[in-house]
Amino acid sequence: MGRHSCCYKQKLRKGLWSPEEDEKLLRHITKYGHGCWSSVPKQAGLQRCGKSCRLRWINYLRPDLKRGTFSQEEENLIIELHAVLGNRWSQIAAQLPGRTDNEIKNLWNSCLKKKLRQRGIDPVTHRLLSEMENNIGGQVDKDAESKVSSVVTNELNLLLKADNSKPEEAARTCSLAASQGYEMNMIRSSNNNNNNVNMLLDRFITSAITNFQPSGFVGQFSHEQQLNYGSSSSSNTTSSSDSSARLPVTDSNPLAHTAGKTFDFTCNAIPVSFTTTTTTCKPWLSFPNDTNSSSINASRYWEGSSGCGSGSTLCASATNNNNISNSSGRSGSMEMQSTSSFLENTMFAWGLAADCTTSDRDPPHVHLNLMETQSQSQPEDIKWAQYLSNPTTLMAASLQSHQTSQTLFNSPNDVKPETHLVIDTTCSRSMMRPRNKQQQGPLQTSVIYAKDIQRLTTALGGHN
DNA sequence: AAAGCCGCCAACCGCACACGC
DNA sequence: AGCGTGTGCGGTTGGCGGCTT
Repeated sequence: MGRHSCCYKQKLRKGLWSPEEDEKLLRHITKYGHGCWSSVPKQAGLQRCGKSCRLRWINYLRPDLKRGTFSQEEENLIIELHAVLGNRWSQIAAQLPGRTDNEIKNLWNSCLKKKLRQRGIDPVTHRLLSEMENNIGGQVDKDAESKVSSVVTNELNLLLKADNSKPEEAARTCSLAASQGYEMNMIRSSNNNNNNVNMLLDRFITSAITNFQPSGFVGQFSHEQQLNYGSSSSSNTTSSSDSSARLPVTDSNPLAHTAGKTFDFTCNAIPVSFTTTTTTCKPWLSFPNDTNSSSINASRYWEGSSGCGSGSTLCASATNNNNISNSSGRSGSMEMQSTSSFLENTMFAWGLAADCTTSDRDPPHVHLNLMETQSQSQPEDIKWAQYLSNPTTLMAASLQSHQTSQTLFNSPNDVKPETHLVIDTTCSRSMMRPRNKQQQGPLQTSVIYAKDIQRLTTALGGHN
């Protein structure tokens, strides 16, 4: 509903606020708090609607607001954050204490966009304008296969470089990645408030989906591809933070051609080798000096979904001996391959190998459930390990899926609440758009939607 | 000095979503 | 399930003030 019901009433003031009105509102909220905004104007003696009062408070009267012009550091941060977050002003504002989303939005529209254009940077994609011109209507890369390896490695290393404790650094890293032509584009907020890492993680996920396209990939998708985020509605999880990501399973999976590749990177100074295979379709992580592959004590929750609607979900859970218990009667099998003492120590396990058999009428998708078991008490370095192993596994989930030959869709019914982002392959480069939303321009490759974040944040119980 | 133009920014508008009934 | 209400968000508008002609 667009307009608050009280706005239909007569005699409500609009336009600029007078000092007297400000005083009334400030005094009321200071004394009683705002509570229900719709009742604020009446209680405060204002001829305004609650919505207007709320806006005035948030954007002007709030005591913690920082006034004055933006510093150069703030401007730089906004630019960097915009490269990562797009027009998610509230998310950007959250990284700038004392600044409101409205303020930042105005600054962006009136000043920063112009500055970027003057520097030859497209304010939407944050890429060089000259580079974008070259890419219009073109193929992504003629030598995609060789490019993939370095891209993945670079991406992972960028993730590792980002300092979790410094939003600016994380933003810089993302910005750097964006400037190198990587797509990004999702932020996840979860219970641990580890937003920067989540942001990077999601950026990586999206990057994996959208960038690692073999040459000639454009146009191969004949079906809607979806990348869904959301919390699982499964009742058999005991986790406090249960986020999930569903990656598209398709024979034209953009990552399929990377099968057989090995990606090397380091995780907390531990060399990690990420290998994909074509024969078993079981992506997995391997660690040097793995001495304890059989005893994994951390509680795990693995879930695969056949995605056939009506909430029929193939769920599998694993205990320390990696036994699988299938919680549904549907056909399908899951197999775990998580062989690392490192993972054990992190109390957080990622990894997936799934083999869902389906019929044409019953298309599967991989439903990778990511579970955090002891987020409250983990030291920072261990948390890092969680997140760093996460993107690899997510990518692995996507990689392993390429073997499925059927045309695949996600069921809109099996996981709720959920966030849908549709990878639109009709453009020269992939981009993401929300369902039921007007499509953005064809060059807008870093489009982000706060609604998705909002839903996701809610779904994950975030605090933003 | 006056008119026109332009940029900034506060506020409004419309939409989506959560929630309660 | 459907509806009404409340909240939050991003896009857009319009008034004001400064600058230019």
